[in-house]
Amino acid sequence: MARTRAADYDERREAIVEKAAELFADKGFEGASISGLAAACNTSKSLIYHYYTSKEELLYAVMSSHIDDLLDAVNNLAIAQGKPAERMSALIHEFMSIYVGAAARQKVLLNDLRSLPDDRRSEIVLKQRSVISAMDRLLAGVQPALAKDKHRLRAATMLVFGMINWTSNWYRPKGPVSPDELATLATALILDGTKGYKDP
Amino acid sequence: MARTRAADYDERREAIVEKAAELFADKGFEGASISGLAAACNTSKSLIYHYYTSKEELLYAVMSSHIDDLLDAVNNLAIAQGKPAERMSALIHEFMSIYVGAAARQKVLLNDLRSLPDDRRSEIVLKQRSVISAMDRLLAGVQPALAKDKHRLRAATMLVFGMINWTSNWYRPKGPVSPDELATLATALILDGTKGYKDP
DNA sequence: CCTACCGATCGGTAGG
DNA sequence: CCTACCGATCGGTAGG
Repeated sequence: MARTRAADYDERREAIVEKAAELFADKGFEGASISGLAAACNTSKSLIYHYYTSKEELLYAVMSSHIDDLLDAVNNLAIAQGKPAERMSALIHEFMSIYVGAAARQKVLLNDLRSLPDDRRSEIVLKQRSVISAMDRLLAGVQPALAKDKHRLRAATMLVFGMINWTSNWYRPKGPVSPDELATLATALILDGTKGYKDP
Repeated sequence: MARTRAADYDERREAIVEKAAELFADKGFEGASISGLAAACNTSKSLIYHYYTSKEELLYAVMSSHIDDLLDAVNNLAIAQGKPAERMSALIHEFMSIYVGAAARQKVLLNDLRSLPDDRRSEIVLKQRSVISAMDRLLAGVQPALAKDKHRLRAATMLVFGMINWTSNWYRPKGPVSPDELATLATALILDGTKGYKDP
């Protein structure tokens, strides 16, 4: 009979990927080493390779669960009720909440996509496009004039993602502005900022 | 008499740093190699080290001239006339123009600061803070209600930088939206988005 | 004795 | 789950 899997297999696997997320976020994927990860986990390189077949596979694990969380948020929103402005507010607040709860993974997702192997990367990119499309539709609902020019709409969507994605680089949730306050500020910028939109 | 410096010394030095900017932007500082840079320049590693003492010094050269360009833009604005809204519009357009004209350097500045040695990094960070402070003051002029809460003001400033900095990750100047159109769209978001601001 | 550059190789460390 | 290693490539420097 085959040996049983260690009782704490899943916990260990999760602990490794979480530490990897922190190291990758801190030093970048290329700047971080498996040796360093092993040391941070108080274990050996071989143990890491027992749980993940390659450094890239670890990177994929860091990103995969996180993009799924973001995708869940937009899918839940798709079936929810409410006015466009309220739905936009809800999504921005939800995104900020996810970003704060998984700051390292969010940073890795934004910075190290190029280090994924092609097939893994295109899988993640596909999911990112779903998230972007959802924001497109939401923004079109908030400001119908924007919906008439899909290139401008997409540009506005990316400016919105810029606001919230860039927070990974400066925002500290324990600082003077709470995540909810920041989300409220960003929502106001988006809603009031698009309100005055006229066809160019 | 000492031999004269090669007539094309400055051109060569500039060509190397420009190629380095492209490689660093593409692969990240840690992911790029001096060997690869030498190959891209059709020359030897030794030639690279003749012009720059270390890989980090090259990174500094990439960032230094670029942050100086950004700083010049805000300093020129400081002595310029005009209403707050017009000054904001002018700065956003000027930033977008600089970003587009030095896309690789801009990307490197945003992504690879952590790889600079401490003293070089703090020099760059100091200049970045000047740029951020200028945006703080500009935003306070546009919406005086924001100026009363410096933490919210700073958060709003960083959201604005998020919009324009994030463009490095998606914007293609040869696409359907011109740099000026994008700057106009971003300016409208900022000006209208802050117009409705009330004390919380 | 300077600057400009080459081919070859250094000591260390990466992922595996 | 560890120690002991590998082929390769890293940033940087030697002699000429």
